[in-house]
Amino acid sequence: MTDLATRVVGAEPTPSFSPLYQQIKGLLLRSLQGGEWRPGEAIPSEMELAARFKVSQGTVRKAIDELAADNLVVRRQGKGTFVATHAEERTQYRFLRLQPDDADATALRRRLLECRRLRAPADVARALDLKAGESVVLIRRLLLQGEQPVVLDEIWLPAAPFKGLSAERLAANRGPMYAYFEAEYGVHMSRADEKIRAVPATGDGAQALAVPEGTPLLSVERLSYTYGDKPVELRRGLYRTEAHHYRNVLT
Amino acid sequence: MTDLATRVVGAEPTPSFSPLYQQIKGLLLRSLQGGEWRPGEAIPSEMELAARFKVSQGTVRKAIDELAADNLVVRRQGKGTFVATHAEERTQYRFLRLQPDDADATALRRRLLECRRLRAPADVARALDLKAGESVVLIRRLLLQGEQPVVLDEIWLPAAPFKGLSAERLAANRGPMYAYFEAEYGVHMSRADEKIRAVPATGDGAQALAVPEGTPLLSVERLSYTYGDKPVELRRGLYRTEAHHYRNVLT
DNA sequence: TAGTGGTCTAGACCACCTC
DNA sequence: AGGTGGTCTAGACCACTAA
Repeated sequence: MTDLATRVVGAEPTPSFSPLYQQIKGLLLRSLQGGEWRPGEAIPSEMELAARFKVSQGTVRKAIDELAADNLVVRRQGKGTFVATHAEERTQYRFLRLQPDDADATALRRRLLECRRLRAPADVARALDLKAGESVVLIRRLLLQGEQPVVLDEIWLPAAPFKGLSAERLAANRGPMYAYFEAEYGVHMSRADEKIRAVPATGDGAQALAVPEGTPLLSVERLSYTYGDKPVELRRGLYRTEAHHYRNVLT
Repeated sequence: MTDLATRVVGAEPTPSFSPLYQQIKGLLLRSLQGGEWRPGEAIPSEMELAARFKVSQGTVRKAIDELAADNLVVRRQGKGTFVATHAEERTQYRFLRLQPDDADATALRRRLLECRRLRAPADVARALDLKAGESVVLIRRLLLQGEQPVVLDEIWLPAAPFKGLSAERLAANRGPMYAYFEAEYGVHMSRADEKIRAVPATGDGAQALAVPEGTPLLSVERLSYTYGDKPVELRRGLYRTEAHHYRNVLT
């Protein structure tokens, strides 16, 4: 069999050897980024991909194994391999690590506060890799446990890929917000980074969360990325932690 | 080749099939728990293990792959596979997710406050899976950035496996505390769970961290496990987040 | 029954480390 | 030179799904 590795390495000025399956993974990633297969769709079978790339099925398998480990695809025995999607997930809030202290607490409800367009402040522009002053969408919303507000979110999105996003359309959507972004704008969030601090409640935040000024709150700044490590969402959350905690597993 | 899977399945009342490599992984886990190979030591080569378990080298490889993914074992090409250890790690604080906002900040220094034995309070006993009133060791310490206190830790350990632990011996140790626990008591921390909240500084905590009462702090409760999901350490930390943040990667 | 992913094997060769 | 893990292949068979 022709060695794809050799061919690709040969084309590079610096060899920088990488195993065949890594190169296959890279090709599959490109197809995912390019939208050849959309979230929820099946990608070709391992045998088909092996034929396409002229490698053995085992090599394709190892490439797909890594994509599955990164949560970019989902394998289903007997059916095929599918592009990961937020649409068919059991969890309403994919990246929310906040949990009720009582396991039997009711699910969180959403309340949209506002959704408007504005010019990106410098810090937001920097985080989203935009030019200062480019148009962004700002969404503010509450998550409530019963009548009790628990989370105040401020969501910043670049306006360009999210053209036409409005309070009305957001309010009409039932499922996860990330599923909506996927279906409506073709933007899939695959990974996120969070920075967490303890801060005192102030002004608007204190009022929206119905706590006295100065109450300690978790400040969670989340930057979400789509395929190719492109940042596409900056989310600033304030969490009340009297009856909830942020849970993290360290390995 | 004889099918180990069939043999094992045959012995079970409920078949509950599990693939061969999972069974091999289980056997390797048992050896790790039993201390057949100590942290830092090499485990037998893939070929040797394949011969011992009467399976192919590829099957052993897949079992070891999973152990490596769980950070229980480290592979080194050309040398062998080694039991994970905290002794030879670049990071002083293996599970500490707190980072300085400025990347170029100096490393954290430790200051031991106390180390004493006492009867386990009910909540600590429950977390560590002990009977109420069993003997535990309590360590309190500070982490400082320059002269500025940043973290106040309260560390609870079951007294039995940590016999002879004292302030003097702790103070004499230079490297990571987890490396010391490994070398001295043969206890390796492999995994941990954290619950994070925002709380106001009070009393002792405020004083130790040199902040006014009521200052918002991160409260981080960490339960660490050794092989076999046995809890062996409860750590309650208070983090100042004026110049630091807790960083988390979501996938 | 046919197609998919999942497991297991056996063997070849490569990259890296040590002696 | 010899041993280790890392890659790649080819083929067999199993488990699950759907028509």
